[in-house]
Amino acid sequence: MSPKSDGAAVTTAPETDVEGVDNEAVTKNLVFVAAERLFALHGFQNVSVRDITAAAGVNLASVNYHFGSKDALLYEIFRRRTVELNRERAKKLHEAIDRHQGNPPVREILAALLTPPLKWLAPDHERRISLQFLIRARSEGTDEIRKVLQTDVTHLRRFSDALLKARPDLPAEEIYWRLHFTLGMLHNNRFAEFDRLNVLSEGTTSEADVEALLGRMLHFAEAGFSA
Amino acid sequence: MSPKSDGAAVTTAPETDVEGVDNEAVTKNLVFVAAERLFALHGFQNVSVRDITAAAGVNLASVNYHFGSKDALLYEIFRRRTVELNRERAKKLHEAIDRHQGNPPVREILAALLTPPLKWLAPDHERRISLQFLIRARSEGTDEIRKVLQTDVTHLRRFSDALLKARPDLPAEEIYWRLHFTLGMLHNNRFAEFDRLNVLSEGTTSEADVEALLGRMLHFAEAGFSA
DNA sequence: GGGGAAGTCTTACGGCCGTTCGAAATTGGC
DNA sequence: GCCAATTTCGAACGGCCGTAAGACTTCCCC
Repeated sequence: MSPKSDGAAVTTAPETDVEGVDNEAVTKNLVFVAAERLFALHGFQNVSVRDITAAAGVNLASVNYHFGSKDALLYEIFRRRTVELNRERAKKLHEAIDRHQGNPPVREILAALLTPPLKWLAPDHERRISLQFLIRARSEGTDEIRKVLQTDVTHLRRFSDALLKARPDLPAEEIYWRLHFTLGMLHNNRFAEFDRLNVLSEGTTSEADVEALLGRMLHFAEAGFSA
Repeated sequence: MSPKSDGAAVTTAPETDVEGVDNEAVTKNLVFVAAERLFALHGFQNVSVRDITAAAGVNLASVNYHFGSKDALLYEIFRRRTVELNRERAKKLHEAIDRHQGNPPVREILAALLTPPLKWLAPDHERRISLQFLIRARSEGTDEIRKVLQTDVTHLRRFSDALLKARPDLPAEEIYWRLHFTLGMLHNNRFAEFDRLNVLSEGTTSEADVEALLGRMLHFAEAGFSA
């Protein structure tokens, strides 16, 4: 019937698809986007399939038809966004490697790791909600997601290898721990934590300026690595 | 009949004794401990009241009789452990303040913040599971818990005030951000993240040595603050 | 030892959940 | 314009959930 509840310009005409191509997967895409947003805002367990399909304006059965199950939907969002984010990171890392004859300094390695997710965090960025989703999925996801996070460290190894080469004077163990600390700083960038920080600082802090935030994080982490 | 003997007035009376005294609240305690463990290991939403009462070896109705509801049970665990942890932190902070005539250095302030939770993290520590619970409750808790975390920053303000005094040369905004980063490092100490770190480092890292971990974290964070 | 409060037990209610099924509608190829 | 495949739809099923009601047991005080 009337899928979208937007109530604006509902032409009874052929109703051409939004993008102009690939109209077959329009429903699947609506589900994907709505689910990502709701999962990011309220968590996986607190969002029902009915919530998702209602927000997407599609039929209840769409999730199981297009994705198989609610778990599989979560996993597909997680996979796509993870690949997307890690691709940006790897690209930046290789650029830094090329720029420095195979041995970039610590700051550039950390910048390759942190810049993509922080760019996503910008208030008007298309992937802002995706980053919140990924942070949540890391701790609230299914067993399968947790297994992938623990097992597949190939992406992270690129960065630990680069750091080991940049700081051959440090014990490898120390490098791994400091990378762990840096990732902790990153994963703490949730909406709720920003709210708390804003209350504490009485509004003087602003996470909207992601450039400044990136600079602060890089400064802090680089100092930690240089110690 | 009216089990809602709310803990506003009679809190923290009996706790440690499990068998010694003819304690009326032995069942309540069994539920408390079992729930804390299961929540910490599997998350709030993934643990049912039936799971809790089965693990505790008590009747299904015990949760609602002694705590009012499942949400209230979570909240009571959260409150007690938070108070416990923050009391230890505040004690250490005041000791540092007394030791340094009201103006302790950054490292001692951070030590007061990080030492108690890291002590809890020791493999044989009684509160090991409590710390995992608190980390989880921070992001997976109920709306009420999240509201408390965002609103009640009085505990955290003690530390930000001390840091502001220790580094008057830094803009206040910078202090708040660096405190935020440090807390991110701390909250990343979940079992799952340790597993991932161990895979990445091929077993060379060990979170069992909490003294070493505390040293590493303090070193890293202090360097970040000194930058 | 009787009475009443406190605690424990069994049982079940109402509700929301993820998933499925068969029918209806739409689409694409010829 | 017809057929077959794909997609959407309404409806419902079985299940687990949190919670409550009411009967039963324990224990302490008078």
